[in-house]
Amino acid sequence: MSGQQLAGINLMDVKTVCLGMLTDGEASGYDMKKCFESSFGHFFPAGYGSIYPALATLARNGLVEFEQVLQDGKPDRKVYNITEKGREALMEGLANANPAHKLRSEFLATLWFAHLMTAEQIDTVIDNKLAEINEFLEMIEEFQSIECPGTGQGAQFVAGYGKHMASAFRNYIEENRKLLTKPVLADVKSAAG
Amino acid sequence: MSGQQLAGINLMDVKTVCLGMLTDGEASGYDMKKCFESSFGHFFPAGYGSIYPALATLARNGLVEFEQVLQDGKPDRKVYNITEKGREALMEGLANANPAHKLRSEFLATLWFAHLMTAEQIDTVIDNKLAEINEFLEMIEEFQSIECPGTGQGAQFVAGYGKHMASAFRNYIEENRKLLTKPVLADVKSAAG
DNA sequence: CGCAACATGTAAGCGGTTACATGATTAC
DNA sequence: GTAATCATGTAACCGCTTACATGTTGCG
Repeated sequence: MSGQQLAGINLMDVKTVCLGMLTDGEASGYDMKKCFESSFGHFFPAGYGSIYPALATLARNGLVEFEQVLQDGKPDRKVYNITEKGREALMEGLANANPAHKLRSEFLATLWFAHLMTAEQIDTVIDNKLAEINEFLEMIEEFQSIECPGTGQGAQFVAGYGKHMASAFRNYIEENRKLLTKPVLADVKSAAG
Repeated sequence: MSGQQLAGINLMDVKTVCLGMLTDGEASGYDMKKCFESSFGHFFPAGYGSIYPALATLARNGLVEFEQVLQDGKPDRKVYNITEKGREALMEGLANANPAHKLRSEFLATLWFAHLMTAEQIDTVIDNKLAEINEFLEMIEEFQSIECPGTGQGAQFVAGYGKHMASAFRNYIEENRKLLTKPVLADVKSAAG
């Protein structure tokens, strides 16, 4: 039970990711949100409601510092920088030897019960998901992590993961969707009877 | 804003999944937990702390009925059955044309920052994840959804998904892990200088 | 004229996780 | 004896989501 070593950071949560982003240089919460949207969000989503409170906590605990930057025409920015204490906390976060990789799929849960759905419903659900996947693949093709601290090896590895897995997902769906709408023997019999 | 049509069920949450499981016959919360553990949990995890409250809510709202079954030696069971109202609610849950499919990966978030880690740390994280994947693949091979309402087409589709994607995951990691531990040019230079 | 982009935050709510609480029987 | 299986539940907590709140500049 060593617990909360440095200000409550001991795993990969939104706070830790924000710290990590700051190792590449200063940024505002708004900047980080864009980064979550473009690259990070595909495997680790976060909205303003997570990011701003995370930054506030990090600042309270001295893991980041910020300066208020006044802009003409645009709203003020709070530009954050990571501190030495923050770097240490980040290292603790990265030290977890068993980081989770969790899927929560209402999509698969729905299709598990495909036998309770109409063929039209199933087709719609699948077509929509395929469209999503294709959109994602197009996007990942366009900007390979521009405007993010993402030129490193890790970013490449993760982007490659996204591409590889999305393709595998698409292939699986396309090759196996007929399983779901194919009438079962019992139905054929009762239709004939 | 049609909202909460039948007692608050309009998407694929734990409640809806429990309803779905009951279409295959009566079951207790304990039974359902086993089902979540064996098959469902890989893409839609749930523990007792989710399941029992879910069943209580479903019962309060008349979507399921139960009878207390006294057993000798063993604790009492509450055996649940779905009601007509429950079937309707389930259909509403299944009617969502855009069910989510969400990944939250601390694993990928960690590796994004691989350049801040030692080669040993990276290797450990990856080896552990590979072991997990292999365990999963062995398990999915052994029991293709025994002891679950899972003989249907949907269950087969989902099990196939698990196998296909886990293999793709493993392949990607094995073929690309060297990207992460390979020294970058700058490091080589500074080591030489 | 309206909408998107810029920019930061709060508050309420919701759903899931974890820990706690209980207790008999069976298998090692 | 001690751990696992059977079996159900509550309560606290934690973290993320969503909605709300505010206000300017610039573009179409």
